Amino acid sequence: MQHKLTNGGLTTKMTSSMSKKVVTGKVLGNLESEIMEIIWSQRGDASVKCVAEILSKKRQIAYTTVMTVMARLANKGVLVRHMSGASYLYKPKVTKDQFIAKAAHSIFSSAVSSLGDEVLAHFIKEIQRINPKKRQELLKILSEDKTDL
Amino acid sequence: MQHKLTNGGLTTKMTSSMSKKVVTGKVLGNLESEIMEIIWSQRGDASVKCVAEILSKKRQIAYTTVMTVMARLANKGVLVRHMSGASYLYKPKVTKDQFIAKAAHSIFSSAVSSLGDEVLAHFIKEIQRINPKKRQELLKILSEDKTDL
DNA sequence: AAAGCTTACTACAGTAGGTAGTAGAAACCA
DNA sequence: TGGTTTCTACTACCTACTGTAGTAAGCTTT
Repeated sequence: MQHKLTNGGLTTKMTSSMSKKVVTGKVLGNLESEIMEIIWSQRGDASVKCVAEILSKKRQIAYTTVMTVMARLANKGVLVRHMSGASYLYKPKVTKDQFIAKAAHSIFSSAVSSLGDEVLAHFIKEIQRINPKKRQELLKILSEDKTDL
Repeated sequence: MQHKLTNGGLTTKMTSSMSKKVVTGKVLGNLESEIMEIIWSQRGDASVKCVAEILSKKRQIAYTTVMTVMARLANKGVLVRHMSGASYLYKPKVTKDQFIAKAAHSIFSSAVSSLGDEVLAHFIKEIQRINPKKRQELLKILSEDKTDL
């Protein structure tokens, strides 16, 4: 018993443009992350085939699915690819550590811009909650410091 | 050649269930955040009408758009509403501070689960980067501590 | 009862991400 | 050399989320 007229008229809606999520911080989807992990652990270029094979061991997944996602990753600039014979070889644009650094930074800044500075206090609190031992390890990582960004 | 076996001709796709973003942290969309800000600043219940009026001062927006989003916010459990005469009155389920605390926590844990503990080191680094003065204020907030979660 | 306000329902658009089929080109093999 | 296999490019579909808004119908108010 509804309307139906929405069209027929034009209803100019669509004010798109300023939509976009605010605090995302989310950088990759599940499959995307999974694939990145595999590629980072490869140490060297990876082909769709090899990534697909690894994923297949864990679950059923189409070769083309892996290919599509890897292509998207390349479009996003997370992966770089180059022809090698008949197929592409993909490699990470940045190291995992650099990626994480960048992600942490973006999560941080988007959280602040969307939730306000107050969120920083909570972040600090979260860190204080980390157990001493782990915090020790973290400090060690920090002192070795090799990340940029 | 390959595929096709998924089954006769239906291709069972849709493995939904474990999709969901991983590091989201994003909790609300832009309009949703905007509306929550208004309601939190209201100190007291808010009607769709009053929120719509406030939003209208900044940009053109349909009353029903505001209503839909507020209803969604109620469905998500961020707002609670109760009848008042002919219309609903909405109020936040939690205070802004509690909300932020929860958001910070979820951003934190999802970041860790998706990027690994290494991300913590970067979070710490981000915090260390905050200028001393601001950090001072944050510590003050922390000492007053009134959030739960 | 007419007019207006408010809600419930429905719907559409765009983005993101997971999933995968097809066609066709290239490589490989007998 | 022609069939088979491999791999890419393209296209498509689905779900979830979010912004946006029109309509119908129920109440309220006058």
